[in-house]
Amino acid sequence: MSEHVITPGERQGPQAKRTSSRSGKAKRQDPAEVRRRLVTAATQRFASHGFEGVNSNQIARDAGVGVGTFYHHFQDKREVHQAVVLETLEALQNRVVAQSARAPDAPLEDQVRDLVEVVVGFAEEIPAQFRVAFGGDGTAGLGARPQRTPLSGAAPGRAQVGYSTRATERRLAALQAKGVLDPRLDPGVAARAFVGMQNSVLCWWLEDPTRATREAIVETLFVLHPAIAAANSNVT
Amino acid sequence: MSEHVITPGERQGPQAKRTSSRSGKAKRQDPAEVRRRLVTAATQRFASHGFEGVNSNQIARDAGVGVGTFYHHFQDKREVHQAVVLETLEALQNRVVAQSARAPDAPLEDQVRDLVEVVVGFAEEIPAQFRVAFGGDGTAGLGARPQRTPLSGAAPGRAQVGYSTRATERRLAALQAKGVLDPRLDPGVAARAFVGMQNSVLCWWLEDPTRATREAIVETLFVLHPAIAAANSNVT
Amino acid sequence: MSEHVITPGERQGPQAKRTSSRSGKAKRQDPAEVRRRLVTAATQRFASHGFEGVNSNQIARDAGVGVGTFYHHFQDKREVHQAVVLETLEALQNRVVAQSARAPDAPLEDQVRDLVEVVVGFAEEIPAQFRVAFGGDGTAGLGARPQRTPLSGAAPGRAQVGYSTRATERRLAALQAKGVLDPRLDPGVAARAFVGMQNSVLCWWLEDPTRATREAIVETLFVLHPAIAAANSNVT
Amino acid sequence: MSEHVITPGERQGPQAKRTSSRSGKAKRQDPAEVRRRLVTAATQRFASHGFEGVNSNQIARDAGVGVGTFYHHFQDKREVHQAVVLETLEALQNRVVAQSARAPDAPLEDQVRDLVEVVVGFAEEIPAQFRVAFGGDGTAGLGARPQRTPLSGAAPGRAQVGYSTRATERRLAALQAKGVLDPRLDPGVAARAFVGMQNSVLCWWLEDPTRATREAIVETLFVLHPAIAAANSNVT
DNA sequence: AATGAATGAGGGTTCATTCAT
DNA sequence: TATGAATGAACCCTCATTCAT
Repeated sequence: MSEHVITPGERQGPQAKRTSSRSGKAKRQDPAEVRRRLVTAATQRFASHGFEGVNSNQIARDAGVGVGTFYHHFQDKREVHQAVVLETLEALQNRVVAQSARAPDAPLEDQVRDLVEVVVGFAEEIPAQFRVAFGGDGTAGLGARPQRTPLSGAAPGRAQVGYSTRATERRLAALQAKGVLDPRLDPGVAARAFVGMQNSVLCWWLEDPTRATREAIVETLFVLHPAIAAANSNVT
Repeated sequence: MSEHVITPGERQGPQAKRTSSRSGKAKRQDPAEVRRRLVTAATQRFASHGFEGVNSNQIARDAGVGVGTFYHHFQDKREVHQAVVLETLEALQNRVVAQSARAPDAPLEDQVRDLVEVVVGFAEEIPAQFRVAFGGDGTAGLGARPQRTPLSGAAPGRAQVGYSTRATERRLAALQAKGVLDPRLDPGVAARAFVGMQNSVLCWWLEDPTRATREAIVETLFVLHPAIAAANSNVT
Repeated sequence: MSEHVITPGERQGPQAKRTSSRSGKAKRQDPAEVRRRLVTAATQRFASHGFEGVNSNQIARDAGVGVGTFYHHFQDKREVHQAVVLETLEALQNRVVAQSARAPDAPLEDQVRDLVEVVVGFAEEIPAQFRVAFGGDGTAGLGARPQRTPLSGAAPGRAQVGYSTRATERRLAALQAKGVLDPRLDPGVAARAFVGMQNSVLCWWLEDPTRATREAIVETLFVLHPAIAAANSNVT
Repeated sequence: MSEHVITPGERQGPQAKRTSSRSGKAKRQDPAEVRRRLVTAATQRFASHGFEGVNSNQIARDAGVGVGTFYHHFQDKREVHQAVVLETLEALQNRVVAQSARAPDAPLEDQVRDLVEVVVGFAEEIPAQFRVAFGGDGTAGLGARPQRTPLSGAAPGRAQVGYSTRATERRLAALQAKGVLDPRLDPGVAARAFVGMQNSVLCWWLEDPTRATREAIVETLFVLHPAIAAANSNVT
């Protein structure tokens, strides 16, 4: 819907080529490796200074390459941000899917707890990425359009929350269909609520892990997960 | 909704040349009124373009005053943002307090529902302010403050969520003390979770109210409120 | 020194009124006294921040009056600067004249030494004024035109050095006529040289009086004064 | 002399639109050459308008490059000024050293005269640089740095005089050790005095060379040089 | 006379992006 | 492919000055 969502398959990047070395005067470096370094550098910067607070020259410098190289790998600043987000999202997705596959018939409570565990573990492992991808409280991007856009600037990607939300929504809808979830709950809204809560809590916690114990985080997310909080047994 | 929302009843600005060269003409209006216009203009801009997407000259123009006037009333861009946030926060606080006072002995469920109603009603009434104060604001969540600060830029205020969170935390702690809330819940984390969820859901909804019915929003926030979701009866 | 000097870096918003007394409209204050306060405040500011580094609002605030009042007493910023310079010049002139009158027939050496003593004493007494009036090395103002001039800004006054120089020049010419000064010396150039030297040395010393003893300063200025350094006896 | 001295052989600037929207075209010239042009342009501007009277965009335009290019070569306005000063100082230093080496055993009087000749010749050759490096520069002498600094402004460099002074001081101290200079003179103060006098006189003269003959300048500086004026023979 | 809110041209500086090498 | 000098629109903010009160 939103004009900020970039059509997938935007620009396939230069990673197809794998020329290991030679090719003349350039620094014989694996292009994929260069790209990695750029993404990593960008992640750190974005995590600590925000999208607007970072400039492409810095990212390039951190990655040890020239600005031009940056623009060889990404069309613009937005694209690196998107790359960080996408990679993070994909990684999390894989974990979730893997986890789901592990014990498909476990009791609902266990499934939910495991899911929360997976997400919390993921956030702990790569906090910078997590914050970049799910930053703020998940509400971000409401209607904001970063300053330079009218001219040439690029806005960060935000489709991310959309994904998590849709997956959660599907799960909740399925539970409702099975009759184990309060039928008065709107799965779309509940999904949004849970994802927002999760991102909000995790980013806040990652910002300063002494704010709460890991257990408190997990417990809270578990208890407040719609599938638990609005389990049908509650009703009646 | 149009691109640039201008406070209704605005005059079209002072661009008509007054004398030959320089400035310095006083419009001789109530200074407080001028400040109000600035805050209003800023609110609209921030809501639709995010903190970074707005520039002080625009705000001033929208408010029908010169840039200098803007800086006569606020030290920098951050300060107007803060003003919006603070005012909104205070207004919401007042409503919540008023509501709490209305039926201090009502059953917990009613109290929670009323609280949710108050907040949702508030968000509906002044959506722009709400989104500025509680939204990610475009910069948000990308991790941190824009780095410009050392030079001249100014970052938006964020203490806001802090308040709501602390108030909620206190309420939850009280419930726990009374034994009506799952003792395993960390009030601090739970409060953070609820506030994050609330803001997330409301900002998402305000962005496009057709996304869900008002009832679905209220119901969800009610059901997932820690005091309801983790009511001690649940625990057995 | 003055009680009106306010710690720099202040800014208390548009509404902060400081008048201790009650309403009324004008602070019944001796106009001359107000002017004095303005000049004093300006002197301090100029001395510590330079002409361009000071703004009229600050001066007014330091003096405890409104900006408008500042512009009632001076046509523009340049004028206060000029006032400081002029007053200082006049004061010094008076001292010099008084001293000269004291012992009109003293030996040349004594006269020169006394003159130097008077100037050094003057500089010590009101270092801020001295530096404003004779600032830099006396070379200042070469051809520079402070930035805003083309529009409305005002440049600081510089006639000062001119005066001292002309007086010195006249004295040297007289000595030459009497045959006690090396006839090859151009009185104009020599005067310029001495005044430049004097201002340069004194301002440098005032900046940090531990740089040299008072005696060293006096001795140096004495020895290098054209009337001494190029006394005709030297020439044979 | 015209108002804006432009380096001869300049092209009239890059204001012709190149493509539709944004910038980024490389002129592909020798970077060192670009830097030179910037320094030259800055020198002219500083000499005729003073540090505060010049803005970076002007310098860039005069140099035939974009503003960004200016900031690509210098961190801020202050830095170009410093560059001018430093280059000038170094050039003068080289000349002085070369001259000193030429006739190390010449009589003191000849050495001093030659030194003065070198400096005067230098000033005549590149008056603009000389005035920027040794002149009051318009800001100078009003007491101190412009206060803007904390925000974004930049103040001109001034260490320059320091160098000349120290070198002179060393020379005077050596003469004193040899017993050919009045032992009552403080070499530090005397050096400061001479340098101040020299700069003052030369900048005044360069401002309008009809003010005095070259010979008068040289003669005056010679006669008033501490090594001459306070030669020990004087004392008896 | 005194006030201070208002003004807006202007200033210094940034940064996403391009392109010649 | 890699590079980094170059670009200039745009940004935030300052300040000398005016004038209605």
